[in-house]
Amino acid sequence: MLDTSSRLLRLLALLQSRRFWPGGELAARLEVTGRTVRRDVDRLRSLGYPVESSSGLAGGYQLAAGSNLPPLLLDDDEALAVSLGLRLATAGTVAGMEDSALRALAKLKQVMPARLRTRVRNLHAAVQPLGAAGPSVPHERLVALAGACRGLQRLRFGYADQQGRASERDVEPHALVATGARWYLLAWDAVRADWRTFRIDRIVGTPRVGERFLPRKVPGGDAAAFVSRAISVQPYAVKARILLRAPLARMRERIPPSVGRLKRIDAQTCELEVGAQRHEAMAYHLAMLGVDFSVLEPKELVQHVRGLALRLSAAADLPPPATAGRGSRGRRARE
DNA sequence: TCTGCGTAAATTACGACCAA
DNA sequence: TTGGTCGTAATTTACGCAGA
Repeated sequence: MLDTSSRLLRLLALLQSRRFWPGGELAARLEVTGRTVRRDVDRLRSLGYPVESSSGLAGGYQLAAGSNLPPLLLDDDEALAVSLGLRLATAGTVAGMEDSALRALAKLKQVMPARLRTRVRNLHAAVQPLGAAGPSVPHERLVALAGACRGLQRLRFGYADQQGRASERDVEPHALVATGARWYLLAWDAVRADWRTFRIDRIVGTPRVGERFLPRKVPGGDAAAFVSRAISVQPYAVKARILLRAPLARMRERIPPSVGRLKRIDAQTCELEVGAQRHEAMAYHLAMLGVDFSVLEPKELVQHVRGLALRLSAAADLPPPATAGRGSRGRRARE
């Protein structure tokens, strides 16, 4: 069994890791009785930690917001993750966070153990952000959405879809997913009774937090995979399945999750599920992949790929234009 | 049949007390 | 310091009943 001090720190870490804990669950995690948990909660309160409790069927404990941020307890992996996240935030992916991220990163490095400093240094050397590729998102909005996801609290907000049509949404937020260029919110839409993926930069105004909800299981169990599919295939008029004659790892380097979903078939082939607005555009992009492929569906795409192949073949057989002057010939010779 | 109200049961936190 | 027991308080849920 842990000694009292260690158990208090462990209890504090548990309360920080999740918003709400039933007393019995805390007792099981700490391997003590509920009575001891209550004593430890009292100790935390006497030390100034605002631990709130509630009775009844849904009773339990939660760490409330105090006047100051309490000491956070991070294990090695969590400290690395925070460090990397702050490093990326300094690149301006989230609007208005650059200076704050730099200050926080400096504080974190100051208290970091030596063994972690080396790992962080290596990690930062390997990750060189180029800056925000997509629209920036106000960090206050990200913090509010993440808090609602963690606290299992409903959200209401205005939303503008791809065509700019405005609507009012009432959702049960599940997870935030970043694709590198954009942030997305995966949530259960209470009005439409279905899962929806929202681009966070399209949320209008400040989301309003509502009552708590019981968590649902994401289809497939993986929020990131669900969002990947939602943004890479579903929004497009043309959806296709392509058999790529190349190893999955090689294709993953070329096709990010926000572009298409890849699935391993065997060591030398994989399947791509992808979307586009027009068949012509998809045929062009498939040709640019630089690997052999077969269109599994739809049939219309097969016709467009065949047409593109004929045009490229004909172009290769055409004689070069006769209008090239001496100057251009000279430049070509030097190249 | 639906809605609102009152009541009982179940569940959980809390405090006091005692023993190891 | 910890675990166990007991009584109390608070809250939610289930159920029955009356009225529209």
